Amino acid sequence: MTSDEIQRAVFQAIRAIPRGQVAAYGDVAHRAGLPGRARLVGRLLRESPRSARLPWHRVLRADGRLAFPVDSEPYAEQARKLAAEGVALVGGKVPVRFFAWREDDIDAALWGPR
DNA sequence: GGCGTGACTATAC
DNA sequence: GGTATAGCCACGC
Repeated sequence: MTSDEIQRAVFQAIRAIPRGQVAAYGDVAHRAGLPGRARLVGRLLRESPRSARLPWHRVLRADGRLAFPVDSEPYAEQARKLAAEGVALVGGKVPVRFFAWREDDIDAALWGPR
């Protein structure tokens, strides 16, 4: 796999995160066919230009915390973008139990076709 | 190749 | 709840 293909797979996985839901770096890596490479996802995001138009704000750490220092500007921006989609931070972290991106029957049961 | 570093994670106290 | 530790892997020096 070339680095270009890897980047494409990772970006595609990120773009597949539905609005109003979030995914951990490790989840994105897994969906991109790169299990165990959460750090690679972080590195690609860090290097990706804004023109990539990725929903990068939907990617966070496995425990629900954002990956930036709490007092940083990127942190504030990510929190704002998430809030705009209805994803609020509670105690400094996103309640992953509720907002995590899953494609299993849990979601279908909760907010699937009624 | 060694070593530190980092938008990471799981496990164990 | 918190800290510590180990594993992870790509990069740059």
